[in-house]
Amino acid sequence: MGIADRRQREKEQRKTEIIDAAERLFFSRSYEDVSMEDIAREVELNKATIYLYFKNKETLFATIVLRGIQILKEKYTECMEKQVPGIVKVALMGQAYYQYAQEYPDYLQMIHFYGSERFSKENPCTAEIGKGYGTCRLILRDAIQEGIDDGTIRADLDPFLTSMYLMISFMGILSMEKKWKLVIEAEGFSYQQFASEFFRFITPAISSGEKPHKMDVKDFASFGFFLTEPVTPEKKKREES
Amino acid sequence: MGIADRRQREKEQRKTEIIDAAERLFFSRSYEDVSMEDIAREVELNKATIYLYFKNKETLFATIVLRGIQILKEKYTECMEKQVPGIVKVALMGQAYYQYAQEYPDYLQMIHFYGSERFSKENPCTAEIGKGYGTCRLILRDAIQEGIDDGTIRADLDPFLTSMYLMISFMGILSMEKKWKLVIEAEGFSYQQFASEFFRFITPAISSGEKPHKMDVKDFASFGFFLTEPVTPEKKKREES
DNA sequence: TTAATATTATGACTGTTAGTTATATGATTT
DNA sequence: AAATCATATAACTAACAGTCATAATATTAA
Repeated sequence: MGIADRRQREKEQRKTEIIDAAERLFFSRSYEDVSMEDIAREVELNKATIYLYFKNKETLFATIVLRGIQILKEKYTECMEKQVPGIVKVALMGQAYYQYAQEYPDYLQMIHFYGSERFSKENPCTAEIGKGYGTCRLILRDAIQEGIDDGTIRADLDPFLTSMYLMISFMGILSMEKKWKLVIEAEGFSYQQFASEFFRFITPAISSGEKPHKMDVKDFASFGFFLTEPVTPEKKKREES
Repeated sequence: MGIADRRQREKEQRKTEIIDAAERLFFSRSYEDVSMEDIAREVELNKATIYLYFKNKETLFATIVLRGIQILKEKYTECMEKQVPGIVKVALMGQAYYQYAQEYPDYLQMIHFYGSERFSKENPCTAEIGKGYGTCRLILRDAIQEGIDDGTIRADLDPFLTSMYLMISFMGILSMEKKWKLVIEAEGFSYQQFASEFFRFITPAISSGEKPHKMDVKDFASFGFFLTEPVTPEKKKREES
């Protein structure tokens, strides 16, 4: 079956070429501003050929979104493998979200775009994307459960609900730089401050109040957490005037 | 100027008729699934006539979004006028967001859709929508400042940053029923539980730890806050099995 | 009353794009 | 060398946002 094998490989390769070309374009322009013709031109194929490899534009877009989700999943898994208290894992996952947004802003933008309507729920890719995202949330939930067990996280929280609250907040706050940057900087804060202050804000909602295990953002630093900057002088200065 | 006046009124009325027709359609179908032809048919005018009243489809959509924002602004203003501690105002605003999402799910969906990309930043409506949303956030910020001043809210929080964190969280958590309902119910929770548990989760992040003023979600109830349900038996039951 | 003018409405049009189809090209098998 | 199969393409359709020349209607001026 050497020949069939080779053909299969070639087919996969063609598919990857198309995805790569589409990715380049979707990274630089919006969904509506990239036509199938554009993608065909970029990969040097006829438009109709693309339809041999992808059912439609949506599916092609979703395939790229899936790539992005995969990377996020790996980042979360890494956090989970660390030998640190539960609450630190949670903080590191939040930080991972932030880092992901810095490293892969284009994937993130596509993920958000995909999440917000207009994409058919029937598309099998949609289910897979939902599953990928769900996996990330499950990892976070497990970290929360660990934190409850080791006493670093409030015992009166439900791990599922809390994982939802945090995922949604992380998503909105740590990864929408493009959307909020101007407002934030108009108030004299950098985006990184905006992100790090969020952890100082949210920690009491998660942290167990019990003395023996109670942890603060500053305690996370020794485990690789670096989003701990205090409010800068610039802001303070602005307030005084 | 009686005649010019009447004509002006008639023009406004036509415009409103068009908006109403478009609203009916956008409430029942997605942006892409409503064509200008559809709207024209609904309002019994020619498509070209609509373009005499609205620059393009985007502007017409944005005009409806603005209606929705206006209502939200009124709800927030009402909360601000109550004579209650700052932290309770904040909780009531969160609850207002939840109620708004229940009462006007269609407006909310359109607001979200408008917020997520693809709409030109140059459109004057976009600026106005941003301003309307900004006003809501400023109201929340003032409530936070009041809470800091009256000792019910953590003094180490910046009112601007905190208002951003809360607005974004409210938005994501209290108003995306459509998006999360299935996941939540699959875990045995109702959407209302999901919302009310969020307040129990987030309160320690806001509430001042100081004894004299420290408040709990249960303390909010006497001020008209009703999102205080505990986790239901159904969930507990599920966990036992 | 009627002619000139301004406003509002429309049918027919253009340009663009997602997706389809009938046909062609080229490799693989018989 | 013929038959078969997979891959590629040019030409097409259908739908839709937005435009424009023209028509209908109301207002003003003579």
